[in-house]
Amino acid sequence: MDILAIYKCFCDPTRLRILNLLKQGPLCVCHFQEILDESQVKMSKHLGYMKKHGLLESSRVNNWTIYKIPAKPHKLLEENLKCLQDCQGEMPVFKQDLKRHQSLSKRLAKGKGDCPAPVLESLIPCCPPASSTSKCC
Amino acid sequence: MDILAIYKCFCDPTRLRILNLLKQGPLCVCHFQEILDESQVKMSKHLGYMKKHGLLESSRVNNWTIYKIPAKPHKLLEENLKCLQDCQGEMPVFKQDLKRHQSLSKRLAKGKGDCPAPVLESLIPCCPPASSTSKCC
DNA sequence: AAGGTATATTCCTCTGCAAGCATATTCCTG
DNA sequence: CAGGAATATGCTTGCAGAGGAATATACCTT
Repeated sequence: MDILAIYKCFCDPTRLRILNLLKQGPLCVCHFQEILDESQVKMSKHLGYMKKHGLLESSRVNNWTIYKIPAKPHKLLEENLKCLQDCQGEMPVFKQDLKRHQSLSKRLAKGKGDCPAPVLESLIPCCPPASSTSKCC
Repeated sequence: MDILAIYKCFCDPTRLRILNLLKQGPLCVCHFQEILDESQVKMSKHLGYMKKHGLLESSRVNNWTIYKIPAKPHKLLEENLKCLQDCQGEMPVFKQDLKRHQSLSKRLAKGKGDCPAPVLESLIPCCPPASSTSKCC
């Protein structure tokens, strides 16, 4: 994997927002679309771009495509993901995205809306179904 | 300072080489030109680009322009400078540049070649003049 | 003042995307 | 099979920026 290619992936606000969200766990295209409030084409292209350069992995469940950060990401990606956390103040939109991510999680956990099982599984520990008595993060 | 602007600075091999060298201490344009074996215009433009975006500082001594990494760099720059160290394997040219940087240092420390005092001072602790008996790094 | 050295700027061309529109593909459901 | 949902791809336009050539600027030396 090319260092420059990795940095190029960091050079777009939409892609940074995607990475910021993926730190929470895998998501599929329609989720990004909803959370970032952007077009389907835009999302698909940016996700494809990052996958092409090795920053993301994808899997297909029915006709959903699930994107996630690889289990063993390149060191450069790993470090910069940490940095993004510290940059929340400089990218106010990050916070908003995380909020919307939580809302979506809750809604899906309650069974309102469709979602591929692997994504749902990763969302539920964060926001358990309404029936559960365990606390939400 | 803008996060995206910082990442854009990392998206060019020449600029990464410049940063890799500046970790050793301040340098002036002609040194980059010699070490990277690139044109004066190219060097000046890349250095100007990074300065414009706040990644570098410059000072003028006679008609030399000395560039350096700010004393308190943006966290993103700081972390990625560390990463560059780990990426030496993926950018073989980094190693070559550091070798040439040492050669240049030695030559200048011996008084062969002109150099603004502040740069020379930062080079000498790394590579003392020939008369000195202390070891070279 | 004249010439040399170090650096910056301007103009030009060329490439790499970002974004939008339309369309294709894949899979599911009735 | 028809239709719908989720996703991907092709085409086009526009802009940022990389690199080169020529030129400008600033400072030093003689």
